[in-house]
Amino acid sequence: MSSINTKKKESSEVNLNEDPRGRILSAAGREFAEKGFEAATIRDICTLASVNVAAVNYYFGDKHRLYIESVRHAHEERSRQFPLPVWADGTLPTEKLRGFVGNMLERMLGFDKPPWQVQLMLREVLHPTDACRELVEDYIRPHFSVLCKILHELTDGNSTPAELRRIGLSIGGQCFLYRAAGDVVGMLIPPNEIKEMHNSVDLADHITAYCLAALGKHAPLSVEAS
Amino acid sequence: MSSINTKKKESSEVNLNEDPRGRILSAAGREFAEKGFEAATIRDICTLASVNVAAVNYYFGDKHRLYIESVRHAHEERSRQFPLPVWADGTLPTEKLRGFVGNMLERMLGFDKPPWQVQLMLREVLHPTDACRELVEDYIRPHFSVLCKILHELTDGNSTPAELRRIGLSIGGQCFLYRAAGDVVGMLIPPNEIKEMHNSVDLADHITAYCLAALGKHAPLSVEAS
DNA sequence: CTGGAAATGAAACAAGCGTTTGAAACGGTT
DNA sequence: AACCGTTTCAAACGCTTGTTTCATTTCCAG
Repeated sequence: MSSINTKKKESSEVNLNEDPRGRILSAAGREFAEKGFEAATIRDICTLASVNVAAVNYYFGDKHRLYIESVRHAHEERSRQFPLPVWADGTLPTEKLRGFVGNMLERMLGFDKPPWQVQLMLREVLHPTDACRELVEDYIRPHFSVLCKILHELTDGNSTPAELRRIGLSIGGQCFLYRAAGDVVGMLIPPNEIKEMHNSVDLADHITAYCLAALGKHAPLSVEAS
Repeated sequence: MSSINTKKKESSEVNLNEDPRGRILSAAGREFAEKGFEAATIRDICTLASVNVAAVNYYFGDKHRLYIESVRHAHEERSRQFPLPVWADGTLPTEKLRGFVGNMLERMLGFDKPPWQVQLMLREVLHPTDACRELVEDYIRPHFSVLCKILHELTDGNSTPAELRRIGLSIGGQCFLYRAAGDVVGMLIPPNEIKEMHNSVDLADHITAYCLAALGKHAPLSVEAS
């Protein structure tokens, strides 16, 4: 008769009813996301997951393969939480664009809950390792293709695929900035302005309007008295 | 107290005529930029700088203070290499904008020589540490202010400072994407398209045209047959 | 030339890392 | 009960890390 875990550790709570393997993946994702591959330690991950240090090598072989699996786990989970947007037939391209940008911002900035999955994926984008190619093909490229398709509709076929891709990158780059360099943006912009304007709704409005105005589908952002 | 050492020793591959302190700073900058703070090792840095491991602690105290000094050294050097652009009186705002964006891309992407300084600064932007605040105040904010001032001229005072800042971020975000996520961009875009269009001239043209079109200062990027 | 501070270097330090071990505990089957 | 493959655990291994030690060399003023 041994008391297994009558005592609770001070860990910020993981589902103890989940598989040890799943617990490790979740804990590893959080740690890798927060500290990066080198700085995250197997010991910390195992403490967080309430398993022995040997469990990582038992289930995953070594730290590197655990990392690869963590990235895969992260973008699979994120794909389930935020599936690719679809629209009813006849939806205006402008509405689609607005919806796509809003969805992208929600997905990246995650105002509802702290998205460690995105943070981990972001690390792969910024400093690619072996896990990057799969991430791009399974997660990023599908989203990028949808965006380009919307832009194709929007420009009535007046733009080449290369131009569409470049405009798509312009849109993605803006969302990307707020996610990847959010801290610095917060230092550059007055705090009250952050609170007022830097939410997913207003940012999506701005980015969409900026694009539509550039494409001549909308009034310019700033009209001069002419 | 500080008598400059003027003697020269046998040759190596690094600048051996420089101060040991300077050699360490340069080597540390490269290593920190390439591998990050945790993964870079004092031993590697010292080997690269052709000094003993004890030298780091002798000149800088510890690894953390060496890192702080490296970041400072990087953005000071970069400021000297790429000073803030100035224009003759009467230069059109549109020309200024095009010049600023081109300068920014050259500075960030550095097509001439591998800019480890920028890579190190980028790491601070993405994962801020103690060195970030100084970097923002001394390097990033001045550039951002210049950009906002150009946009102010461009819109003839028809936009609020908050709007100007947001447009400025839209421009910066696009440049930022190519620098920070260049590898993923390279996976999303066909290789020949990269070679043809993704250079500092064509990118600057696109980003500038995109902005000017959005502000109604220029023909839309895509004109539909109406 | 010479004394003493500044700078350098080889070796060692304690601590932490990823990983391995071998035995104990578990869970289902006969 | 006894068996056996699977899973867990505490302890230790070998290695690398940042840092320190202390003897030696270098430098320049006296």
